[in-house]
Amino acid sequence: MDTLETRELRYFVAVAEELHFGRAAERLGMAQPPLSRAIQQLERRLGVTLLDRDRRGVSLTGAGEVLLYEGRAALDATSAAARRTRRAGGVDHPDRLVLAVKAAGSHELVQRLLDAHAAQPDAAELEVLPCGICEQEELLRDGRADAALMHAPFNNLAGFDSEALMSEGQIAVVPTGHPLATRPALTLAEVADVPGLPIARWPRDGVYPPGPGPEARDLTQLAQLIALGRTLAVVPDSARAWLWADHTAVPLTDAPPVVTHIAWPAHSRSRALAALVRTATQL
Amino acid sequence: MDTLETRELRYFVAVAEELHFGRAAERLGMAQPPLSRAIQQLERRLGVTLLDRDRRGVSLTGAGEVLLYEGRAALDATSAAARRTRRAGGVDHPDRLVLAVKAAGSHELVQRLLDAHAAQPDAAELEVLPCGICEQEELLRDGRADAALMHAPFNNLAGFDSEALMSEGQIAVVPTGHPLATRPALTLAEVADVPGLPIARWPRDGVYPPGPGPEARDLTQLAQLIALGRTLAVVPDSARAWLWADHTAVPLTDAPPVVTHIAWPAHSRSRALAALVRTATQL
DNA sequence: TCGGGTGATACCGCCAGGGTATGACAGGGC
DNA sequence: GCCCTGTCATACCCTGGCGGTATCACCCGA
Repeated sequence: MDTLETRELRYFVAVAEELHFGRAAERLGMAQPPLSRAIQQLERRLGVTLLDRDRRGVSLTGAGEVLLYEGRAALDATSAAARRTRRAGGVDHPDRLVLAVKAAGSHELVQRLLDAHAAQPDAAELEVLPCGICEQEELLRDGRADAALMHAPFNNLAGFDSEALMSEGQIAVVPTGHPLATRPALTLAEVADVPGLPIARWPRDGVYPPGPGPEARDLTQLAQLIALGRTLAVVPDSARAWLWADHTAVPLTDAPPVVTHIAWPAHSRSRALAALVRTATQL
Repeated sequence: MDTLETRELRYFVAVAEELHFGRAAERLGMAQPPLSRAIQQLERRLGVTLLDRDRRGVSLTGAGEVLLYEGRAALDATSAAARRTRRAGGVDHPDRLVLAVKAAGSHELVQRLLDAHAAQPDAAELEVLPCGICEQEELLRDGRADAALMHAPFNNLAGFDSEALMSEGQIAVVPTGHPLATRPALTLAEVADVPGLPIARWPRDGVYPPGPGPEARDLTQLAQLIALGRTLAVVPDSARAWLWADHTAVPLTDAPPVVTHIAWPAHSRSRALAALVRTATQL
């Protein structure tokens, strides 16, 4: 049983994502024929059909979907190996940690963590890597970050080690001037089906959940959509920090609490990371 | 930043494990010079020294240890991708699950799980893969198994999704005829330092914990050591099933409970696996 | 019917990766 | 001190695999 080469996985993932040999080849910086041949060889070696080439396009078979998912994980693990090795032996301080923090997250908790960490006598250098709404998991998996602040249940903690740091309620952010903005408190049921004000959606595990609300890629988009009176958002209490003048926050009485965790790759054996986690849990 | 090739990782892991270029080359089925060159190229590309070649042997640098650990994880992920893809598209039934079960585990729970699973109307084919004392984690990681029964705190559940299935106390297994065998119950403190009867040790995460007791690789070795009066063992209550006539079980009043989990690779999206887990949790 | 677009095939050239032979160097036995 | 042994590095060659170009086969829509 011969093992898959990284190159083959890269090629297949590109084709599976593009569903088009020409575009995939372009993305890979190569010509289309060798790419076609490489995929055929891969299918032969695995003894499995990965792609259905009907007329009018390419589509994934069941096995192809499995390989897309597992192959991405393997490629992430491979680049994590390279990155972490480089960092471990780099000229810069080997005790250097990268903490991925959602740019929209609570500034206050991060500040307290940074201060407490810096106060440690033998603190490792700590770099903060701001990231998008649900990007932390990818950063941890492919080694660009050593730890991340995640927010259950929005982030998926499966596959990582983690410790809970704090818990908070949620609020509804509605356009100032909307009738709901005058209410002292709301329930999830009350904000679920407001005519003309559907709940905004943002990516979870890379895809947007279904629903009528508009899609927001980052916080600025979301804030603008709210200010324009197009949507309302359900967000953690600490999000009050970034509210605009055109936003009004209304507490939700029955929303599930949002738990902020510090998460890191499972089985990590770094002493510097262990120290950071200890500091975080003692905040 | 060019990506590492599977081949390079295989080569490095072989050298790092053997700490000897010649033996590693033999294991890889190749000659030593190209292996030396490949490792040099790898070090150049990473910009990091991985191995210290002093006279009289090769040793790992810090970066080398990181790459050994991360590289193994990446290789596991790669072979898992190949295995799961083959299985997903294989000629055999695609809805086929492999469950890793410690050969020394409770037969009764496994039997109940198998029966309940078989009773499901659309049950996937379920293969039981017996394995050694702490082998489940490796089997899950490299794709040879889809799920495993694990026993916290003996197995490390980090990096997997899991659900607890049952909890049980622990017993001390002592040679029949030993003074302790007459006691109705014992505490951990009482069995910790019995003169002439040290507690047996078995591998955890691949290495034996330190201690005076003899090392046991599998259950038969352990059972024999106890029967010979050379050691005592602290094991879950369900281990009564495999006791010999020369063994006596004594309940431990203060041992931490052993929790049996069903565990599976994080983020798995297989419907067949989800059904198995549901069945297991409803036992 | 023809042109555009897709993936597959044919064929070629190059170089990366592997093999063999040998070197450099340290340690141990006598 | 000498030589032998064991180890990894270097030098050199050669082959096969990978990628490139040109082209085909096929399906569509105009």
